[in-house]
Amino acid sequence: MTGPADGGKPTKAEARREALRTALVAAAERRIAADGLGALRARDLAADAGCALGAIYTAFPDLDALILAVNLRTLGLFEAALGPEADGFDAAGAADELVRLGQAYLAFAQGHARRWRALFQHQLADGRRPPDGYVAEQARLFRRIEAPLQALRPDLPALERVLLARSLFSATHGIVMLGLDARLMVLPVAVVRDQLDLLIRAMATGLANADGAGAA
Amino acid sequence: MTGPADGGKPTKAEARREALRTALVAAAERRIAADGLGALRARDLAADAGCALGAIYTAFPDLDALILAVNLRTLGLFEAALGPEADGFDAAGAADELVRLGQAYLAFAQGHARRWRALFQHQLADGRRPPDGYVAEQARLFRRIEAPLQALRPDLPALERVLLARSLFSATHGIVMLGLDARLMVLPVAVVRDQLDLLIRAMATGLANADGAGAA
DNA sequence: TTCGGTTGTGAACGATGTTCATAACGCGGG
DNA sequence: CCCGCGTTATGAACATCGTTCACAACCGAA
Repeated sequence: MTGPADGGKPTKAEARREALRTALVAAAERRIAADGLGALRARDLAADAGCALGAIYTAFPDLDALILAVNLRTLGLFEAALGPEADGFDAAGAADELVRLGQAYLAFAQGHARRWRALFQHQLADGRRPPDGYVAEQARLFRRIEAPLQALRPDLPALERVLLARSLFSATHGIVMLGLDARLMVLPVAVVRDQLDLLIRAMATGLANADGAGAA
Repeated sequence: MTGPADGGKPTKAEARREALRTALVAAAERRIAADGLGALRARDLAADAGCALGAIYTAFPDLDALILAVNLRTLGLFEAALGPEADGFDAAGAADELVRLGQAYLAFAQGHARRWRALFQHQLADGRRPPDGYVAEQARLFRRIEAPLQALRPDLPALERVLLARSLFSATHGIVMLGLDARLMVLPVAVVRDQLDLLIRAMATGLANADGAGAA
């Protein structure tokens, strides 16, 4: 298969493939941003990227891998939109930071609606697990939540803090996703923003008040 | 198109079509429960229901309509799983009821994983809006949340209570959905159950504490 | 029984992701 | 400069979808 060292390929061919990869990813991003993930067609991509239909499969094993590459870039875009990681919160500032993160998530979801939707619309084939960079990016994003959470509840063990960060993200994600979902009534963004603010603050105060009180 | 009154069709043909509809819905339910929405094939359905391929389109305009029929039944199944609607909560009982509803949602999602996933995996074509029974069922389910919410915060205007009920559902949905999602790490159900309990209670106490305090 | 309209049938159609025989290419040695 | 061969790109062909439609079977009334 691949040469043991780097063999006879003087990176000339590999450079071409890499260029084709980025061209295809760029084309796929444009298509998804314009018409959504469901409108992605192999033949359109080939035309946009100026390559033959079969050439796609010299750059990616299948379209799923190409979509994963686009989604990875979307995750990176979101991380960049979050700005540099802040630090050192008091309990009140921690709640504010959680709200800020949630609002940033909403803003990103609304500003890049189709790309963001593609993140969850895309189902990876049955046994496959997401590529490494994917879960690494997820972990990086979850850590953004863990920081204010630690300020809010310094008593929590690390494992529970990790789980709670993920659940806070999940709750936020649910509010954003279903708030913008056409299956339910689509809510005005200002309404979703207020709901997010209200519920994230409620969770923050509720969590702070649960400090030790609920322990058996 | 359709006769002005009911014309010459003595419900004989319509009865056949209705029987075919239920047979197709049953077949689709079995397929979805067994292999997931993505494995649904028109030809398989025709074989399972014992009809010709084209006959599907005499009973439903397209497969989307058939899937919507299955999803509507799934929503009904969930409502039945919730049991009769309770009533009359004090503030403490209201939080318990919210937790109970959330846990019921988790249990249903886990017990009917593929059917439940089909509810959200299915994307309705661009301009189409869900059929009437669909939104009616949604409203019925959201009312289950509004009841304890009114006990928790009697001061809230009706509109805000409706919005908050929807957001509470959305947050719960997010925790359940991402807790069972293969894109992230799949969490043990017991963990999701604990997270749900923790965060729903946090939201309940947080909302109760926000009573009038945050008003400008 | 015979005839008119209605309904079921499944081959055919267009679209789609993926593959593969073939052609074009690039490069090192004569 | 040119030839020969391994490598790579090409797009027609393939398998598989949802959906349609010309046609045949059917059914009830005359």
